[in-house]
Amino acid sequence: MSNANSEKKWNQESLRDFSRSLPMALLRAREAVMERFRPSLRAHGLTDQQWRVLRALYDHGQKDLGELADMCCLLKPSITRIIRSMEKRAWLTKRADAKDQRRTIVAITAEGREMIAKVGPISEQVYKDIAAEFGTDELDDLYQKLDTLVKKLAKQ
Amino acid sequence: MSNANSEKKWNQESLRDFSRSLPMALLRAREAVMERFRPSLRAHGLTDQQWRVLRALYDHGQKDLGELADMCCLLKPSITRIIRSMEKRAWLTKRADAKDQRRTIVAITAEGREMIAKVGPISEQVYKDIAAEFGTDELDDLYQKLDTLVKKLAKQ
DNA sequence: CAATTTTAGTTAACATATTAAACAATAAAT
DNA sequence: ATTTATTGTTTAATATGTTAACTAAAATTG
Repeated sequence: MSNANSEKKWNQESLRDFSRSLPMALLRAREAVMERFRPSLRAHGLTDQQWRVLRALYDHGQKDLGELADMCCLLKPSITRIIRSMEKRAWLTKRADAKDQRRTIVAITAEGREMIAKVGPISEQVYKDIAAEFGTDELDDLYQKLDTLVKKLAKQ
Repeated sequence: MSNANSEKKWNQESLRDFSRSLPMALLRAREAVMERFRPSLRAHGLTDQQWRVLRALYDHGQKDLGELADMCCLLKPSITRIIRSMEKRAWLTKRADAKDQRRTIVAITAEGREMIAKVGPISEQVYKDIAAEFGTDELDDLYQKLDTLVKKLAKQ
């Protein structure tokens, strides 16, 4: 009934149902979670990616573009533009590394920290709500499984 | 040492480490998984999103744009463009719903099925590799937890 | 039945994703 | 020391993400 007009051609090794696709399951879960976080980000004029960059810099003080891109799951061309727009809004500053002029070092500003101070508490509350709904132990276990998955896949 | 110049302003309720952000954990896991699937998709001229649409149509035969967007985690404006480009490549056809002229119904073509037949077996092999590395039971449990998370968050 | 509201989809404008190519600074190799 | 290769970043081009405004058809309501 859910397969009204399909004529699967390679039945000996059929493709798993789309609903059992691991990338889809991870994407759906992320979307469900982000749905809770986005309103406060948008209300403060932040995109998902800008918030990631801000948080990474908040934790690590300053970083070069390459490391920042890796930490935030952003590609180089994306982070170039994102950093440029965030610099215009004075959330961070850019400078060349004195020891290696190829490298660009980015640092969070006081204004950037202010954004964190405004949005951070709201995000923490959302996080607590999610933990309460899903269960703290379940959540810890999910983190652990996701970490393990990444580590095992990264090795090969 | 990882916090060289941070001056956290609201210490009573500090923001969790970026590394313990649930959205980031889900994003990182998805990226790690997609890294395995992307090469064959790209080798066949498919973007991630086009592959999602193709798989959804393969499973369900035909769907209207709205349902398809929901199933594939795509927004309406995105799916409008994606469907247009896929129609040009003859992987699917578009027509208005006779009973409701607002609705657009999309159906996979023989060419679309051929793409599935080419890429599907490679994806299944990648999936088996991942299951072998991560563990089948662990993977089942991860699916279950992700599903539960989505269901619990969707309710509120 | 006419006016209104709701729904499905598109367009527009800007932000990000992705790949390839260009570029400049550095490191490595004669 | 000059050439060569490598590294970090940016530009360019195209695809998708995101929000808001818009169109047309259907459902609602008075």
